[in-house]
Amino acid sequence: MSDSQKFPVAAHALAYLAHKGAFAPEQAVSSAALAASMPTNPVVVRRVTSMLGKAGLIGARAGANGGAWLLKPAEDITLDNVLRAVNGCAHLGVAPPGAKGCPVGEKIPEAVSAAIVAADKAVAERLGKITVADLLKDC
Amino acid sequence: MSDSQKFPVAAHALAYLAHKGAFAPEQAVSSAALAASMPTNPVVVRRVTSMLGKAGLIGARAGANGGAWLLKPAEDITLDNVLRAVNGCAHLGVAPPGAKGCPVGEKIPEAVSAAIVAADKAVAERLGKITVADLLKDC
DNA sequence: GTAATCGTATCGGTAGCGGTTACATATACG
DNA sequence: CGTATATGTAACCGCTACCGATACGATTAC
Repeated sequence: MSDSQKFPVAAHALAYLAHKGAFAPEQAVSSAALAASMPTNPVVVRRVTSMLGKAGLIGARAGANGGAWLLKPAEDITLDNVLRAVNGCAHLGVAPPGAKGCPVGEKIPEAVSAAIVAADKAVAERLGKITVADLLKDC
Repeated sequence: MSDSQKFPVAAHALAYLAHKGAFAPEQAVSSAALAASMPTNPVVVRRVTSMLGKAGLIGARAGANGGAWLLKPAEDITLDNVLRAVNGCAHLGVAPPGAKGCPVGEKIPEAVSAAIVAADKAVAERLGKITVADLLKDC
């Protein structure tokens, strides 16, 4: 796995949808409009919104006046959900397997893995306290 | 930036040094021995131990019977120090700059950045509660 | 002096990402 | 019905970073 801008793009897109009041198909915002607000490419936005759609966070419709809209109030979308939706995590690496036959060499990787899992969990818990609505507070 | 195995390699190496009782030049462990315990390449290990050395966590000496040793008790080395030493972080991405002229498009990136910083901080705090000694507990 | 070891440079192969173009599908509107 | 608009996805390119390996000078023990 590699670094990615998916999470910030996703968070920005959701906040933008909330700001535009896009809560139904009639108020859908196009990927071109979302992309212009980053700014980035519309396809990059659609790659992310597609994942957010599969996670049940947004709806989308093709065709004229189509685009994406939020399926839940902004206060009900926490950023840990967003992170999971775009396959993100703390990306601290994967513990090496450890040498065979060495009891210590086999135990250490488990402990290192546990530490990485703990870090991932800490991220999820922290982001769970931030909602999309919070991103718009100072506007 | 990209994903990296530096953090798990560093944590494993430090735990292995602690287990081997390497606390002085006389008990130095070679990069070849550390690499064999992962397993990985000695050069990969030296790239990491070099960073740990610059961070003041370990000492190293060239020459016959050379290698690396811990400069502090294992209980005093927390994993957030290790993560910082190898240039790691939560790697959630960088907030896009936002569109010019749009007051909201300019505020959202700040909020997204703040969320990413909060997540990084959560990782550091969680890893700050885990020491190298903890990695050896069940051995 | 010899052997061992570190630190670093360099190269090759791999992988993922962002940006772009392209295209089939779907939808609104006249 | 036909046209314009927009999504979703695939394909391709250039870029970056990583890991592994080889190599080499510098350092150190014996």
